[in-house]
Amino acid sequence: MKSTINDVAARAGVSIKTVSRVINNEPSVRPATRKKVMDAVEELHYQPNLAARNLAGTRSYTIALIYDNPNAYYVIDMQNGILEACKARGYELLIHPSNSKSSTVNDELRALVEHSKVAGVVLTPPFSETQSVIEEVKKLGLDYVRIVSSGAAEGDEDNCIQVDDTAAAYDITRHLIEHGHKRIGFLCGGEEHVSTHGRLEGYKEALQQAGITIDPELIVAGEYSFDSGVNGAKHLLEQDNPPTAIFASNDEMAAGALFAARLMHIEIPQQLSIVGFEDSPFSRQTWPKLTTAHQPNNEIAKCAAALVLNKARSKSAAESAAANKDAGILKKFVPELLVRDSTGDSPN
Amino acid sequence: MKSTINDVAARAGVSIKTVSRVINNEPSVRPATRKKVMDAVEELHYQPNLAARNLAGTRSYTIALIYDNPNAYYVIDMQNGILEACKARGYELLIHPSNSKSSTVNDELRALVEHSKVAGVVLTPPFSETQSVIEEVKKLGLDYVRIVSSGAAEGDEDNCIQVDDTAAAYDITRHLIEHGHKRIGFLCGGEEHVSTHGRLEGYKEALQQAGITIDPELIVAGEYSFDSGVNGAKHLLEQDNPPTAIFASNDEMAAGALFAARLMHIEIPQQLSIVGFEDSPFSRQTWPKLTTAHQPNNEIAKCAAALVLNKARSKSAAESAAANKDAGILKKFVPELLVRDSTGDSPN
DNA sequence: TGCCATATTGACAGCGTTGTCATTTAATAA
DNA sequence: TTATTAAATGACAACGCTGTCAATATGGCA
Repeated sequence: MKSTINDVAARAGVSIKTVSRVINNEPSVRPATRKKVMDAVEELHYQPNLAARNLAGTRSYTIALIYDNPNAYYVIDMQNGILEACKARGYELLIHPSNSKSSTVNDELRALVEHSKVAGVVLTPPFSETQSVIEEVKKLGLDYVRIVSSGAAEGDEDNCIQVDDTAAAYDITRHLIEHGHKRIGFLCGGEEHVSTHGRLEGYKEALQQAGITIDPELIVAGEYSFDSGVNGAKHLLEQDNPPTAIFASNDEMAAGALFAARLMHIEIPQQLSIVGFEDSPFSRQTWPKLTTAHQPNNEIAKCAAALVLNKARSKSAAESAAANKDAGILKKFVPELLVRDSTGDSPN
Repeated sequence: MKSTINDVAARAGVSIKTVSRVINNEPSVRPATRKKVMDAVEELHYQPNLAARNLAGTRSYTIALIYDNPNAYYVIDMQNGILEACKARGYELLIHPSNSKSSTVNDELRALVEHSKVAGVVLTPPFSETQSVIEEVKKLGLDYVRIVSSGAAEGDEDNCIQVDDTAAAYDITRHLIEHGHKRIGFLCGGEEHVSTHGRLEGYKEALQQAGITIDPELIVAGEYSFDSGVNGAKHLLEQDNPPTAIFASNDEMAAGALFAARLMHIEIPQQLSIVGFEDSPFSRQTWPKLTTAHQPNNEIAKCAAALVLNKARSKSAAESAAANKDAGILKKFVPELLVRDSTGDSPN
């Protein structure tokens, strides 16, 4: 039933090494030979055995996705995007949720390499933005791609997929300003995420450019969770001079803000506008539907995976750069404003 | 840095085969020897190489989770639960999202076995309840566990983790009846899920037992999605004699119903009670928070994984049954009623 | 035609385990 | 004791592939 490289070699009348060359796209195989082998592969439905490859080769055929788990939708999008890329190239994906607070990530990373022989990793925030993690990954000689907020790419652009939070946050804030809002509250995400700072930055820029003074009272700490959205919004709305709009750092917090508003019998968007960020499915499942910024997580994941895979299978940096160009991999994304029903004109 | 079985053997002064015996918990090793080996393992931080194990052994050390992807929270819960069990025993998890409509699952299953040498699979609905899939899995000689709605366990109880949807749905309906509701709408989930029928069953039982006639007008088809919740609820609420309560087959549909109610300016729970099912995180993130039935997905996943793992590592059925007993694996779960803010007394 | 350089192919040794089977050791019976 | 048997251990060949390096074609050129 299941055929091995030996079967293919026999059928094609060549040595197993030649078959190996063909399936790995190595040079120095005559076109005629290559064809013979490919035909045999086809006929036998041959698929290289991953365990054997991993064991024999220096490079491995599995990559890992490292993530903390704040948002199920985000994680699923990432997984699916990466899985697609992996499947296309015969790689395997190991998912590795970890806790960013208890910092055993480095040990886990090491175990991943030694134990499972992982070729590369895709790092998502906040790990992708944590210096010690990045260093460990480098030390382990792992190919990696970091999905980061633009600010965190530093001199490591080659290994980053950037999301321009600042630009997107600017657009969102602009949208509110254009609707006459002058007092706009801002609910921060977790401190450890660079995106938090990037989004705040965009918010401030838009305000400044519109000549609106930034009121620190309107900026409240939080951590990308529903509950922190509830609390943050309450805090804002109980002020003497409450904002007419709230910019929540992600959809989950926005849903929390919505919840708080409802508790206080505030009408959305008539009395208060609320915006989120990310366009996660449940921004469409609130009432009213959330105005947000669409972050194409699935696309981002696919690019990230393609990037590591290119690195992993190329010998030189130049070679992988060339492969990237061919594949049309995008390395910078700007989430796009998506106006739905939770925003409207300022009541004042 | 990374140590192999040879290093351990050398250190312990035994042959590699003996080390193998110890790490695989095989019999016929003298306690003293076992200890020597274990110490060496400890000291060298030895971890068996998975690729080698998979290649050499008849049994493999990776299991797969097969799922369709309706609900991100559900999937993540499953993954994490299984991952925990896997980690504890040195197994690896391969996630495999698939599409239940396009029925290539069987081919994918076969590929999984041949290509990656998967030892066992955890099947979630609807795959776990699809006859052809189950047969293929059996034919492939795979160890498997099916997470199913009680009705679907048939004569295969040994390989099933059952969720008693009927009992839970009964409780939920009872709760509504106790609040004076007599006209209770029911939003069905997808036809292909056995849970849909189980939940409907429980609803009917409770009604009948309370002497309330079942009105087919109040039962509407759907498919476990937000949108179908919106549409189903609209359909119910636009009737001449609309229900005073709606039982949605899952939280997502309940959120949809909430959305529809809001559109129609209906107050929850004053004018209408709404219940969901599953207790997914966002049943806590709606306003008002949803009354629902708590389904311990993470726990269920852990049990499921423990079950396959026991099967995979045991030679005989008896042996694995014994292991199960030891581990205290639960094989039947009844989701528990969780009363929150979306239900109240009937307005009539 | 003959020779050299280069392109193509193959033989063979691992990779780190487990499985099989032979060997040694301990335990029991005589 | 010694013979007999069972338990404990080890030697060695797989597993299916890749890497290394040697062997063989092939083509170009004198």
